[in-house]
Amino acid sequence: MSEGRGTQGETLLYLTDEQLRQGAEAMFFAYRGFTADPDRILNGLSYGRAHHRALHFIHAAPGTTVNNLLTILGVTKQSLNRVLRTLIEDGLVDSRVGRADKRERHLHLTEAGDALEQRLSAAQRLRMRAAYRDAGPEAVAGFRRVLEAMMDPEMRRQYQRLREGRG
Amino acid sequence: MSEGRGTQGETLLYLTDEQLRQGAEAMFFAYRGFTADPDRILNGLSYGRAHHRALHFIHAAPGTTVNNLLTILGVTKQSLNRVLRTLIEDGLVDSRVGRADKRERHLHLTEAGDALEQRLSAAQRLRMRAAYRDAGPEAVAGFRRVLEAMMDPEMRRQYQRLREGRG
DNA sequence: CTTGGAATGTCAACAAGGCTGACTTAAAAT
DNA sequence: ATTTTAAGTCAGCCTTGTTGACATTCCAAG
Repeated sequence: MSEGRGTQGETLLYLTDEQLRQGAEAMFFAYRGFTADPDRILNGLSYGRAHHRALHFIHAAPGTTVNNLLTILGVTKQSLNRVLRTLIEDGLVDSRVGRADKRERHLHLTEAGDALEQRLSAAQRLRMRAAYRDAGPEAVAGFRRVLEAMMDPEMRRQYQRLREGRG
Repeated sequence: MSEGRGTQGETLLYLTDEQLRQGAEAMFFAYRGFTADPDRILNGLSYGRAHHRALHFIHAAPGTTVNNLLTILGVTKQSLNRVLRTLIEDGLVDSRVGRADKRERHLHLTEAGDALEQRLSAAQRLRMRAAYRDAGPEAVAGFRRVLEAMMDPEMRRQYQRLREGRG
């Protein structure tokens, strides 16, 4: 380690290619941990990560339309439909025809769907809570700030819209 | 919102289920951004994200064995082999029989492989650098701390081993 | 020297979850 | 009345993950 103590060397050290590569690796390894616990639960049932994501965002935005969910998840309607269909057939999600616009379907979790969503997110939160506790509030604030800055602008809007809907 | 100003209410606010759910969403949206730029490049070529990951870690740990790469990537040898084979056939990766142990294959990037790796990681770093700059050094430190805490212990060891190999 | 185990590679089959393209239905908007 | 939009469906394809079975090569231990 022979970094200069000069004005720029100090402030921009965190922007070197090496640091950025390490950040990328951290994202990769951390995301694996992030999904590991719910994945284990889903393995037993006949569901996958895509089902978890659908359940999560229907929980986060109850009554959301299919189109809205599509843009949040960033997949095609065919891809989402395959997942959604099984969730509806299995009685985890309720699809209600819109009152104002009858073309739309509004999605809600059933009691069973809510139960599974709780189970999955509880497993995920357990790890995140431990990580947050280990790192401390300051680190968590930074974590959130960097993640938000890393999103595509459109996704950042979606993310903020979801936050607003809850407080 | 009626959080108490008391000792616990203040310090543990960042550990509420709502905060953790938002953190999960931030991870989801940010990871999409994180992979978006290299994915766009790979789309043109006949490669996928798995090829990028292989190139990245062979770059990070030149001469690594197939087995080592397997545990880093966390996939089966069959899955990795399919990716690795095309990279070797296309002359991006060089597979050398081990000198000490001739069963092992040591993996290196060729000049062409290094060029593609550079191109992919440059695209990824561009976004990360912007995010790091926007968020600032303090936030980046927190970001890294939370990500590391979120990894599975075995992955954290892999991650730290890679860091040590560089400084 | 033979044999067991480890590292690698390969073949086959399968599943999840993305994708495109084409097409239908119903309802809203023009 | 026509066009556009939301949703759903069918068919087919790709990537990337999985198991299981099996061959090869080679080190190491008996």
